[in-house]
Amino acid sequence: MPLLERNHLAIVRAVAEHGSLTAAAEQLHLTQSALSHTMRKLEDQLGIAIWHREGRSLRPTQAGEYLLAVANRLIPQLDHAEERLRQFARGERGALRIGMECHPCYQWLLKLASPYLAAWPAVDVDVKQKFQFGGIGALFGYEIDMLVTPDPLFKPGLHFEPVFDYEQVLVVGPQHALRGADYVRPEQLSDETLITYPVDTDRLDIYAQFLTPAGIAPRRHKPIETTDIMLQMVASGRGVAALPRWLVEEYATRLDIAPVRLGKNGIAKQIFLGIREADADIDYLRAFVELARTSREAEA
Amino acid sequence: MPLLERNHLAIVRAVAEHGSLTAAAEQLHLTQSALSHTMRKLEDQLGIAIWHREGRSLRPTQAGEYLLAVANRLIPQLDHAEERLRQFARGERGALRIGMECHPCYQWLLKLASPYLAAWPAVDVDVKQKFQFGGIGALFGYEIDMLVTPDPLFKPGLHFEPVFDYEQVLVVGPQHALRGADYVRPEQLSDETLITYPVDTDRLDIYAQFLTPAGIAPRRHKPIETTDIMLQMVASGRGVAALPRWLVEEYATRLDIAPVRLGKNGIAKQIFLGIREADADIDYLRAFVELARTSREAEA
DNA sequence: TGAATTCATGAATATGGCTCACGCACACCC
DNA sequence: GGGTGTGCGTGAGCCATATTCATGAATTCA
Repeated sequence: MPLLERNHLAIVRAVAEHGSLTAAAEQLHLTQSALSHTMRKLEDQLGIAIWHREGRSLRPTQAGEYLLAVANRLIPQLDHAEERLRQFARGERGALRIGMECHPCYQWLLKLASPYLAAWPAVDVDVKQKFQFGGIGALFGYEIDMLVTPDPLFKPGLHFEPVFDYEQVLVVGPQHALRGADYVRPEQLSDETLITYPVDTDRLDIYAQFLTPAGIAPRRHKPIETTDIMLQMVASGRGVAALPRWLVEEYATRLDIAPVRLGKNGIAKQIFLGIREADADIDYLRAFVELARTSREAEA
Repeated sequence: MPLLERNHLAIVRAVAEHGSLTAAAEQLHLTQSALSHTMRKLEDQLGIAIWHREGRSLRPTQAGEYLLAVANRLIPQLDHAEERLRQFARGERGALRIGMECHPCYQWLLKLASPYLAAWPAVDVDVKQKFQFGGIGALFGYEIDMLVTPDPLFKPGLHFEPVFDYEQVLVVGPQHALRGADYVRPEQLSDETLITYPVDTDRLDIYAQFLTPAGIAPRRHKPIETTDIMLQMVASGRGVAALPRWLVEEYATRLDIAPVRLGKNGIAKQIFLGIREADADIDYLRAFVELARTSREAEA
């Protein structure tokens, strides 16, 4: 006979969030007394304390911490399932929750978003970019339904497909010495200011595949959040950056910037789309993959 | 206000399993009427049918299939959480659910099991070998707490650690021509009967790393489940097999078998232990990794 | 066609969740 | 130090609702 119910999880979660039974009760549209009763009953039935009662404050015990972790994992899934069923009922097709693991991925997605939204008006697209356990974890944990990543994983349970090829290039401003060069060697960046997105350097291709193997570091490293600002910095001669060639070419009509190949052979990259195999026959999901694939072939 | 409750999931699951409300009711210790009411109420509130009612049989609708998938994913996790809390209460430390992705992994685990069980009498060890979504999926999906695999995955959310190095060798029987040879070349197996565990050939190292690259196939391929029988077959001259060297040497005291290196350089393998990063501070889990690591160092 | 099985339905029932009212413990503050 | 505010615990009682009971309708099978 099951005794751990959804409300228990919800209470634990709400208390952890608000710090008190009273505040949690308000969020759940119940009285403080109700929560007190249900928690005590659960503790009695399990035979273990979920909360340390010290004075008038509640702190989770070890068991409470565990229960909280379970709640934080399962409640969102229940919520999503419910929402999805309601959408089914309304004739809507559901939500496509896309996870992003890299900035170029995001730029690429924007190009696909509008044709997709037009073709599937009943599908809500949602984009997430931060994952506690990484993109793969989010996919397995049903936080997202599709992962856009440069770093695929061919394993049972998941299906990855390449959808976009591009070249990662250096971007330089109007008066830069390297402008027009055939390509750039790592040493030539040792006196530069390098502008990148604010992520670990080992996740940046220009480091992992270009600078680090050569044992070179730029003179300065400046993290910038947004692509627009990054490129305006480059255009005004404050530094150089590394971005996909197609992206640079798009911006080149508005800003005075130019691409330069990284190394003699350039840095070739691919973007992959990953989905759960269990979802492989959901039509609107499949359609997205299909759209991505055909747009790739159109480029080639 | 949440409306999707545990009992709904349990009912959907039980009906799918037993095929009828009546049978499901028995399993859940409820009446058929209770289930009928609950399901109808849920359908009313969601505004969508979960079941096709055809005559006196129930078949899940599309929404029903979806709900069933959710139930099959979440109910086991709730059950496990409950069980884990009860163990907490009893002063037991919980369960260590280990997943295996390869046969040598299993053999290796057996050597560690008894010292671990002795050191942690309060921890139940459970071993699983089949996963719907692969070992990684099982780890992310909280079906298991630790994965033993030759195929690690260094990603956020997971932590892998090498715990065992071994050499994969060919095993031959008493009168075999290759016995005592320095090493064997792929061509020399083209006339042999090769005995392996019953898994895909591309998951077998002797194929993936030895025969297939050379374009060679053995004359016959015979799948056998258990190591004991496999080696008795080898000892009686019915074929050859590929196994870890240490395993062959252990059996060699009882059976007349001998190892032969595969290729000039041999096939080197590693076994890894993977856990969720979120679990990294659970002491009895950590202890297992520690035990595995020290036993590795003892060998070296 | 009748017997057996299965699900649906409405009314009755009872289990258990929730609220109310109150008491207690602690913190803060004049 | 004694108010005062705030938060949790507890018991009683109410009431919602999950469950059962009794029954009917539909289907399958002999």
